[in-house]
Amino acid sequence: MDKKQTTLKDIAAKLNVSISTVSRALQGNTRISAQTREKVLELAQEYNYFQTKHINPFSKKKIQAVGVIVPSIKYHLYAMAISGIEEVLEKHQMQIIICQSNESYEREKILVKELMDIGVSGLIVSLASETKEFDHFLEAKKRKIPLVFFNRLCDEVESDKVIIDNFKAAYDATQHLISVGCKRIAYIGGPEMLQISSTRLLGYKKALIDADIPVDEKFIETTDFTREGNLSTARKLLYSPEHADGVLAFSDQVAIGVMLAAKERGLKMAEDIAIIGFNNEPIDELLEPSLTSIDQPSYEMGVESANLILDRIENYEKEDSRKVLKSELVIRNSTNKNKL
Amino acid sequence: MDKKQTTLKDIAAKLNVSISTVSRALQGNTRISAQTREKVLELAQEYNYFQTKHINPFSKKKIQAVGVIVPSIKYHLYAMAISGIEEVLEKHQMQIIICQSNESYEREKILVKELMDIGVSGLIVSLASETKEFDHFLEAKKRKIPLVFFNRLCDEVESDKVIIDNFKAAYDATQHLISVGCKRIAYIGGPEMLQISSTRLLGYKKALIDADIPVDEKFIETTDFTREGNLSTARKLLYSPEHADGVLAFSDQVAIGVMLAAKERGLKMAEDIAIIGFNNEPIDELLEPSLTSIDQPSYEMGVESANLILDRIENYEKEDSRKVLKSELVIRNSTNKNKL
DNA sequence: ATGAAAGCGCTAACAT
DNA sequence: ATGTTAGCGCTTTCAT
Repeated sequence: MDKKQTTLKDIAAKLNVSISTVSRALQGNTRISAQTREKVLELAQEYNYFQTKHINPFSKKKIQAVGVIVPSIKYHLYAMAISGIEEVLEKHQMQIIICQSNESYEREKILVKELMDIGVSGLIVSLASETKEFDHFLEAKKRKIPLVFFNRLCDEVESDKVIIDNFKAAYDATQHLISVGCKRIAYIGGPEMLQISSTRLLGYKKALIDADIPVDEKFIETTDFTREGNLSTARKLLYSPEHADGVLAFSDQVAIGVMLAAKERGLKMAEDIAIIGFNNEPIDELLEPSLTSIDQPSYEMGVESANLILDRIENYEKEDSRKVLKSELVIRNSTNKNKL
Repeated sequence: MDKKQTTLKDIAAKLNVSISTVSRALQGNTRISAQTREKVLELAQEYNYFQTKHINPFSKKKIQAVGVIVPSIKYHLYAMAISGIEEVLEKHQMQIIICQSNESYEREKILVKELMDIGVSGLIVSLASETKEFDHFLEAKKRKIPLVFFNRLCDEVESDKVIIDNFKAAYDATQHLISVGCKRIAYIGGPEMLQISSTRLLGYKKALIDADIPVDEKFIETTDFTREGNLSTARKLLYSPEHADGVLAFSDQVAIGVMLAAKERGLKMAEDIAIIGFNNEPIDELLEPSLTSIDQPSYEMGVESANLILDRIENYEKEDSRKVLKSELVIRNSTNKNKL
C-alpha cells in the first residue's frame, strides 16, 4: 500500500546531480543550464513528481487556511455567510476549512483543537447552541490564534465579533405584531445559553412593556431547533384555550413549525395568528402565507468576519472590534391581518 | 507580528537537557525519570507549548483529511451528503475539508490542485455543472490520490462512483405525469455536459415513447440553476399558446421556478399543470401545492462515498466500484389533478 | 535515565 | 552553473 512519492533525491540520483540542482531547476531558477533544467523537468514529469505543501510547514511555501465552525451548513444563514467568507479569503489565496458542530459542544471542542493542530491561521466561529463553556476558545487565545465570532457569540471570550442588533430586531418585530393588533404575543427562543436568543428576548419584552402589554411567562418558550422540538413547542402555545395570536420565532424554521401547528389546530394564519421568523430564507416568499421575517445580512456577515480575521492575522495585537450590521424586517402575508 | 511558537529546543535549553529527553517526556516515555518528566511538563505548560501536526508530515503523527468538493452547500442534497460523509469519517478520526466549486470549472480545478497540495488522503467530488474537461482528476489519479464521484459524475474518469438510477427515476416520474393525464410533458434539465441531466432526459424520452407520446423538442429545455435562469426557462414553456401541462424539473429549486411562473401566468397548479422536482427537499411539503418529488438518498450517498474512499485509501489498487442507490417518487399535490 | 546524531523533504546561504 | 551544507521541529536509533 505504500505508494512512495517521488522525491527530489530520486530525481537527483537518476540524473547524477545534486538535490539542490533539481530543486532549483524545478523552481525555474535561472542559474541552471537550460539543458539540465529540461532533463529535470522531463524526469519529474515521467516520475510524476509533485510536492506536498503543508498548511503550516517549516518552509515559506505554505498554504494558509482559516477554519470555519458553524452549527450546521443546512441553515441558510451559514451557507450564505460561508460564501461571504470564501469571497474574501479566496482573494488572499487562503483556504477555508468548513466544519459543522452540529450544535454539539463536544464536537465543537474537538474541532477547535483539531483545526489548531492542523495549523490554521485563524478561526471563524458561530457557537453551537449547547456550548456554555469556552475553554477551547481560551486555548486558542493562548496559542495566539486569531479568532472571530459571528452571529452566535458569547461575552466570556474577548475577540472580534460580528452580529446584528438582535435587541432592536426583536423589538421592531414585536412592535410590528402589536401594530397589526396582536394581543397575546409569544416568543420562541433557543436554548438559554444562546446569547442571541436572550438578547432577542429582551427586545421582545421591552416592546411589550413600551406598549403597556404585560409580559406573560407562559408565552415565552424555547426549542432545541429540531423539527419535532419546533413543532411541539408551537403546539404548547397554540393548544391552550387562550392561545397566542402572534409569534416571534427564533428562526424561519421555527416559524414554519408554528405554521404547521396552526394549520393542524385549524387556525387561520395571519387572521387568527400572525407569525414572524428570523433569517429571511428564500423559501419565505413561497410559503402559504408568505412569511414575514427579519432579514439578516448573512453574506455580509461572512465578508466582515473574513476581513476581521485578515486584520488580526496581520496584526494580532490590535484591539478587538465589534461590528454590528443592520437587519431589516421584511413584511409579508403572515402578519397581514387585513389580507382578505 | 512573529509570535514564535515554543519548541522542544526552547524547553530543552531552559532545563539543560537534550531535545530528545524533552520529546520523550512529552510522549510519556517511561524511560524518563519522573522528576525530569514533571519539570518538562511544567515548563511546557508555562511556555504554552503545543505541537503543530501536519496533514501530511514526515512524522507518523499525521492528521488524515479527505477533501470534499460539491457545487454548493446551499443545495440540500449536498448538505445532507456531507453529513453522511462526516458521520463515517469521523469514526476514523479523519478530517473533512469541505469546498464549494460554485458550479465553476476553473474553481473546481484550483480546489482539486490545492487539496492535493495540502496532502489530503482522498477526494470526494460532485462535479460543477460547467465542467467538461477532466484533466484535474486525471492528475489526481496520476498522483494516486483516491477519488470518489457521487451524484454528478462523468464517464471520462475511472473511479469509484455513487449515484441513483437517474434513468429509472426520470422514467418513473414521467410515467406518473402521463398517468395523471398530462399530454404535453416538458423536461427541464441542466447544462448539457451534466451527465445526470442527459441520463434523465433519456429516461423521460423513453417513458414518452413507451406511452406513444411523440417527443417534442420544444418541450425540452435547460437552465443554469440560477433563480433567474429557472424562472425564464419556465416562462418559455408556459407562455406559448400550447403550453406544457406537465413538467419534470431537474431539481426542486427548478420546479419552484416553474411554480412561480405558473402562478404568474395564472395557471392552476396540478389542474392546469402538474409539476415534479428532484431531491425531495424538506420544503416540498410546505409549498402550496405541496411538490411531488423524487427522493434521493442523499445522506446515504455521503455514507457510501465515505466508505468507498476508505476502502480505496486502504487499498488503492482495488477495482473500481459503482454503487447505485434506490430513489423513490414521493407523490404530493402538485401532480394531483383530482385534488378538488 | 539520558544524550548524540541521523534523518524526514526541501530551501537557501555559502562555496566553487 | 552546480555542489555542499546547515537547518526547519521532531522522532528514533544507537550509544553511554
